[in-house]
Amino acid sequence: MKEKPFEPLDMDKALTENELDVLRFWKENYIAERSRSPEREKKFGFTEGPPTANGLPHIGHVLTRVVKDVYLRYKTMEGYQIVPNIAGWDTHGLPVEIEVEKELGIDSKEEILEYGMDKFNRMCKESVFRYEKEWREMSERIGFWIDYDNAYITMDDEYIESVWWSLKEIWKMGLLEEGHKVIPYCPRCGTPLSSHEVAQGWKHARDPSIYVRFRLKDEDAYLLAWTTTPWTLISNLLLTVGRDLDYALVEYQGEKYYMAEALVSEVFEDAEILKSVKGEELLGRDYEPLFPYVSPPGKSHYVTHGDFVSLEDGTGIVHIAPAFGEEDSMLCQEEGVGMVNPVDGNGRFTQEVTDYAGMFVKDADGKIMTDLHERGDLIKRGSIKHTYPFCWRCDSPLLYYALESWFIRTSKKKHLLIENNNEVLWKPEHLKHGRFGNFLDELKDWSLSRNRFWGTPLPIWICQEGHQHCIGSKKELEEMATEPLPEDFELHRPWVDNVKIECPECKGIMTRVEYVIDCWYDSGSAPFAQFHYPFENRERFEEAFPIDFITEALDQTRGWFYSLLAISSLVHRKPAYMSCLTLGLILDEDGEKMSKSKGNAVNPTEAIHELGADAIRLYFLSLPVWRSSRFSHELVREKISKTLNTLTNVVSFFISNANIDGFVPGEFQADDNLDRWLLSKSQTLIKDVKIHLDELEVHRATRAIEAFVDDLSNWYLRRSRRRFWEGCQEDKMSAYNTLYSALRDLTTVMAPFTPFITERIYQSLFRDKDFTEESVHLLPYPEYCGSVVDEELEEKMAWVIQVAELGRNARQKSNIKLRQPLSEIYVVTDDESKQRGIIEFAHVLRDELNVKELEVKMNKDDFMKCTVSPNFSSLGPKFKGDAGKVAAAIENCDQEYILENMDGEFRIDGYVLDAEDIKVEKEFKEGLSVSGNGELEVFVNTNISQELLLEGIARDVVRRIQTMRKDMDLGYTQRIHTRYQGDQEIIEAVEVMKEYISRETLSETLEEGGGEGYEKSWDIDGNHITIWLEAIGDK
RNA sequence: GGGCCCAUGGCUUAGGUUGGUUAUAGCGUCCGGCUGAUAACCGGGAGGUCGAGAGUUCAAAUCUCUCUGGGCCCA
Repeated sequence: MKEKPFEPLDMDKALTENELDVLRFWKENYIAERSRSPEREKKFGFTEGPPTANGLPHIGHVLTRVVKDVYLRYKTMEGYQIVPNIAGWDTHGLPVEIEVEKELGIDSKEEILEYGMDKFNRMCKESVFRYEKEWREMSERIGFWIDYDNAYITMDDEYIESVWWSLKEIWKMGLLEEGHKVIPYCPRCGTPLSSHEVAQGWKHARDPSIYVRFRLKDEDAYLLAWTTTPWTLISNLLLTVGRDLDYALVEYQGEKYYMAEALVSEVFEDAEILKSVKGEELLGRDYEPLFPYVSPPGKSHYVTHGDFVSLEDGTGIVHIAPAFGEEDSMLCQEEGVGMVNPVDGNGRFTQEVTDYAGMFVKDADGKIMTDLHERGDLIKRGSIKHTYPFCWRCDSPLLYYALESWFIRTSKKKHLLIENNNEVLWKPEHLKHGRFGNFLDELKDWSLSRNRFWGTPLPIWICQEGHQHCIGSKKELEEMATEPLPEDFELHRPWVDNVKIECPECKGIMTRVEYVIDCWYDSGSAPFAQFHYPFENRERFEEAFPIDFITEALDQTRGWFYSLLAISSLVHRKPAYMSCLTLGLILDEDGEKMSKSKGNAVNPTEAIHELGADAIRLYFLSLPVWRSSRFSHELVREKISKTLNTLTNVVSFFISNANIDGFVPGEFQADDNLDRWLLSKSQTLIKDVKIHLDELEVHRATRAIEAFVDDLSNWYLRRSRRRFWEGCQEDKMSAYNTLYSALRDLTTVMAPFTPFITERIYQSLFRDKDFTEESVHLLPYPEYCGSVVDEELEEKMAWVIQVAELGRNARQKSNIKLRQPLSEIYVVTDDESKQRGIIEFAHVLRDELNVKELEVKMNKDDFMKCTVSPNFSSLGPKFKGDAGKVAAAIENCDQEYILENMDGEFRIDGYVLDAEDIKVEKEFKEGLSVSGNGELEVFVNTNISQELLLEGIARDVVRRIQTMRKDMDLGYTQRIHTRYQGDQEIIEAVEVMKEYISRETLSETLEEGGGEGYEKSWDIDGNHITIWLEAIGDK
């Protein structure tokens, strides 16, 4: 009946080395590929949020990949086909251009044009995959199974074509149009930024805070205004006040100033208030321009009303420059004041601003302030710390700028986005209506165009008449082009720029607008563009859309999560994804954000190399993933010893014993309650893990697994150990089969979480035995089998475990080591079901607590004794001078007599007494040690008889011999000769317990007297013994 | 200025949606134990104003409000 033995786990090999073996095995046998084929009925839509491969992955990316992988593996095992199950790369955009600029040692658009746009873009294309190898290696090493060979790439012509298609759809709806708007603009990159790009770059900054005066034309007085952007004063056209606010005319150092009354003390230390006026009275009054350089045609430089004027800071008088603020621009439009913008695309003053021409505006602040000061117009100067937006890539301070830009009019479809968002399951939930929902409520138009080179070209052509046409496919472009496309044509600049098309309306020549688009639009198009939809794969797209599940880090809330929803809402009128699991940031071990500059960034490759993928996975998965979490090697190591090592030990225990016994798994009937308990727990585990995973509560699933491993090892196995090498054949087989079955369920349930160690266990234990599949990852996820579950049993066992804990505690209190057998243990509870459970498992508890008997009691009266003593506070008043004598009588009296008679009046030595005169105290009887937890109480009889003492010593001897066997490296079944010499008490114990000791230690002979072989001396509780062991057949 | 999140022993944390006995566990520490799973393991002790204050309630770590500190997002 002996079959192929189980292959032992190589315990000497490091976890990480084993993982490399597993990786090799997967690769050689195409396990990943096979797990995703063939075609299956049930589809699970998933899209990879594309990372950029021109930067190295960091530890946060490891988290993302781990969480994605758990779900993909889980769903695959559940019988779903992941569609499309491919990776993706985000390849366009400013970051790429900046990398290349750095390489070329240039940093302006002019220099790029000089270098050649075609050459520049070719370089971008090459640079995009600079770190692809590192990304793939990291992903592969952590066990992320996704198809990298067929990844979607946002710069591919087919991908771009799909993006174009969607843009045309939006254009046809009239939602893609050109406009002027004050938008955040990066002067270094020479491009406007979208709101979600700006969102990435808010920082604390220090800016000037200055008070500047403007001379009124009709009065010998000044208006005092406040600004943090001195350079915008050049373009000042208006001053605004609040119509209903209170202003004061103050005199300070011989000059008169108007400003908000409430703020006077903030600006001037000692100013005399001459009079108070309402803002109303200042309206319409003209003032002298501060600088002579720019002036629009028509009216300007007068006081007007602004709703936004507040008294929170400044002077209550706000300076207005139309080109540099959204409110400014709108106000000027309302007032009919013309636009002036003396700043060029690089953020430098133009020639007309003679004194500052060519200066970068922020750099000009200093000179402007100095000049104003010299003229006496700068009244006060300081600095202010506030948050200000910076370019998320190049870190330049952004300018607010009135610019021509192409917009997607998302604000017009706001309701649609909100409606679609309502259908999404967000985890954590608060994002839905909190951070993300708020963003949608205040939705702005999507500023789509970028004045850059490396990106998806905006497919809009314009003719001289101003007609527009949007191209939606490569074919359409070919058909409308005035000349055939060249052979090396691709959908990038400058190739696309060179194509002219004929205007459908006026037959004129149309030229493309020179913009590329925001690369967030690229990635937001992934749901359809990854399929080259609608040109190909229509069915594939439809079965995967809306996407069932996406998961990325919190920073994508207004990035990818937004662009996906915006595009799908406009183009498909549906949400792009049905559930969205948002992951927290990974912080260093001190809870600080990791950054390269701080040098606290964890290198993921090193971490995986050192700790192993499974340990890192388990660590990440056991935390609420949406919370920001700390990462350190120490924290991960806990997972290794706590769960992974424990599991390995259990498996290794199983294998070594199963091989000795030639165990062959088979049908079995679990009669033993401990076995039935473990089998029930296994099923409960399967149920819980599935529930938690489906609820996107990964950490709860992980913790259920960890708890199970602990139960399995520290309760089931500890309590069942002996059954594996003694006992009747039937019981032994029940234990083997139970453990085998539990390990099988655990291994498969755990496979998505820790794919490496489970694979290793599967190969040793189950492959070609219970299953024919080559890998655990090709198995179906275990089905929950409710009929095996016995909730009552699980509950009973929970009490039994409690009793065991209390029992150990009680023993410890009396300082009696566990190896010393004791006579009795009593469990007190008045709960009948608890009683039944404990009686059922009495044998387990007797063994665990090393006691001969276990009894269950309704109450603890049996363990209490009452002591009676005189109650002086009652005796005193009653007997006065005799009180002392009465007390003595009580103390000398038989206690039993008093206890029996104290219900009513009774006599002692002629004194009449009642209950009041006696103090009754209860205490535990001697020779007991007790421990309780409110629900259960456990009493241990601590009296040790001579017989028990000898048995205890015998167990000590056995333990010493076992240690020596181990020292000698003897096999489990190796038989030995044992001799011993020592103190009288030990010798006696060994003689009495000879049979027991021989059996436990496989000693063929056990005799007193010196011997040969391995010799060791021991001290057992102060008694000395020397032992010699000799392996039989060794000579 | 507005929004969202977070704060629990020395450290890392569970629980919080549904208020209810003595607040969960691990690490560290001290003590003890176990061992044919063994460079592991088990148990116990000490260690907590559950950030502060107020409120609701018979009862608050949990609900409400205010404040403090931290993080993220927005203007």
